[in-house]
Amino acid sequence: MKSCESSCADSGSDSDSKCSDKMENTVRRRMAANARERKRMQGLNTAFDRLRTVVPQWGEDKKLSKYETLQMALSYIMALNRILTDAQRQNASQGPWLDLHIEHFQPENYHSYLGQSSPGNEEYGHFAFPYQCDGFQITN
DNA sequence: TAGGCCATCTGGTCCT
DNA sequence: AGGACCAGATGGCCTA
Repeated sequence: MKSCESSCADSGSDSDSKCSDKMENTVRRRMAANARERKRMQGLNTAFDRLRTVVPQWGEDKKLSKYETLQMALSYIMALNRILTDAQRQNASQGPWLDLHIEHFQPENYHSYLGQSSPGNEEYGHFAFPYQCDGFQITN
């Protein structure tokens, strides 16, 4: 925009219509870029909303911020990974202690795992979700 | 009213 | 050249 204005001012031989066409084109491209950026951010927000649906929430009404969503997703993945690791270790040594089915990890079911301690590991719940908040509560 | 969060605009950079 | 991505700036809205 600014460059166009200055170039138009500099080039005395340029006709006004040529300059206005140039500026018009610049404005049109800027508006198109803005629209693309809006659409891109909307896609990003849609992805955040989908992530929120599969991540533990603070409460019923409290919506996680983007930052909180990412932190919670990280903690949640680590917790699930810990569950799988413990299960594999147990299965190898003593046989299955946790019968894993994929449906257990649906959003309506995973809360029960979050409060579950692995055998002989009292601080499991704290380890699983290092990203804590006063408002956070595990729903049953 | 201050602070947090968010949407939008904008210019720069990289890639195709 | 044009699109995608990114980060900074800005202003609006909401809450403690």
